Amino acid sequence: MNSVRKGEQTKAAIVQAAMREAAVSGVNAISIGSLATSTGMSKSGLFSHFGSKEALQMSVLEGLMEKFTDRVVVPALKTRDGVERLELLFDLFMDWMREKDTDAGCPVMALSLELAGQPGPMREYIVGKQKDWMDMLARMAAKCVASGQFRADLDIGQFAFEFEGIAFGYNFSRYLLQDNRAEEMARAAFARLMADAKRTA
Amino acid sequence: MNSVRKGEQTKAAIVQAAMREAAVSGVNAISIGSLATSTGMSKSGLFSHFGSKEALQMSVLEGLMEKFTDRVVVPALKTRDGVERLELLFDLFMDWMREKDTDAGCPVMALSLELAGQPGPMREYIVGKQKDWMDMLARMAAKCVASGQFRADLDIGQFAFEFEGIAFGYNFSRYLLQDNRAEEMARAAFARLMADAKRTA
DNA sequence: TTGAAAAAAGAACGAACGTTCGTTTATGGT
DNA sequence: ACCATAAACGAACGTTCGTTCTTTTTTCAA
Repeated sequence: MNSVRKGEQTKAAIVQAAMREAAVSGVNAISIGSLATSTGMSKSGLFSHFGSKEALQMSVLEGLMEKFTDRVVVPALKTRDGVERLELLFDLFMDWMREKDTDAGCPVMALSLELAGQPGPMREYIVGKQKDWMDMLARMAAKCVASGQFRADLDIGQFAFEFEGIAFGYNFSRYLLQDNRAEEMARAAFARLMADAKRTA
Repeated sequence: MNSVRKGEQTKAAIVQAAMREAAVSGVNAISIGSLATSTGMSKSGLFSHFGSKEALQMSVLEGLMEKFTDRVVVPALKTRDGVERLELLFDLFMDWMREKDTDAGCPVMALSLELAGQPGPMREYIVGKQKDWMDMLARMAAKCVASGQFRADLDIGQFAFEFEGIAFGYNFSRYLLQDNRAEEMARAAFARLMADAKRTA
C-alpha cells in the first residue's frame, strides 16, 4: 500500500534481536557482525537500515523504552488513580523485571548504569526517560495526597525515590544474588513505604 | 631484597589505570591498546603482566573490591558495634559513592549489573563479594537486635535489602538523574529505615 | 507483466582487537 | 662490575570491528 513495508518489518526484527543481545551484554557490546549472523542477514544489508551503529543503538533504546511503557505504564493507567493504581504499577513493574527472556535482570536498569558514565545522545535519551518515569511516580503519589489517601505532608519526591530504590534492590537481590526471598522482601518494603505514606504525622 | 619489585609496582599502576577506565566504560570495554597508551607502555609489555585479558579484568575487580573494603568496611569497624556502626557505615558508603575520580557513580554497582548477565569467573567473584556484603549488613543489624537497639522481631535480611536499595537509589538519582536532592532523600530514607527498626511492633 | 524503487548481498577498506614471539633493556643480588 | 633474570619492547599474527562501495535480488504499484 505505501512505500515502506518489508523494510520496516525487517528493521523491527533486527531491533528485537539487538534488544536481546543488549539485555545480556550491554548496548555497547552490540556488534553488527554477530547481529547479522543471528538474523541471517549480511552485515551490509543489516547496516543499511540504520546508517550507523549509534543509530542502531538508539533504536534499541527506543524499542526497549517503548516495550516498558506498553507493559508497565499503559496497563497501570487502566485502573482508577490513587493507591490502587500505585499498587498495580508496582505489581506490573515487578512482572516486567521478572520477564524470562533473559536472566540478566531488568535491561532498563542495566543500560541506565552502563550509560551513566558515557556522555552523548544515548545517555541523554535514557536520562530523559528516567526523569519522566520518576516524575510520573511523584505525580501518582501527589494524586494520593490530593485524595486524602496519603498524608498531606508526604514528600512525593521522596516517595518516588524510595519506590525506585526498592525496585533496584529487587533486581539486585534476585538476579545477581539469586536470593529467593527477593520478591518477598521487595513486597514487604513496598508495603512499609505505603503504610508510612498513609500514616498521619 | 626479594625477587619481585619493579614488576609488582608497574602491575599495580596498570590495574589502577584499568580501574579508572572500567569505572567509565565497564570492565568489558577495557582495552589493552588504550591502556598501553594511557600508561605509556607497549601493548606486549603491559600484557605480559597478566597473560590474558580476563586475568587483567579479574585484577581490576579485585583491586576495586579491595579499595571498597579499605574505604568503607575497615573504617566502620573502628567504632563500637550497634546502631552507631551502622550509621557510620552508611556515611562511609555515601562518601564512597561520592568519590570524584569519576562522574559515573559507584563502580561496584555498575560492574555488578554489567556482569549480571554474563556467567563466568568474573560474575562469580562479584556475586560472592556482594553476598558477603549483604551478610555483613544483616549481621550488623542482628547485633543491634541482640543489644536491644532494634526491636526483637526485626527481619535482618529485610533490613539489609532496604539498606542496599537506598544506596542504589542514591546512586541512580545522583549520577544518572543529577537530582541535587539525592543525598537528602537517601538520608531521609535511611532515617526512616532506622526508625522503623527501632520501633517496637 | 513490466519496471522503477527498495532491500539485501558481496567484497573490500582501514583500524583496533587480544595474543605470540624473539629481542633488547633494566634491575638488583653477588 | 658482573651477569642471571625480570621487565619491557617491537613486530607481526589472525580476527573482528564499523563502514563504504557496487552489484544483485526482491518487492510492489501501474
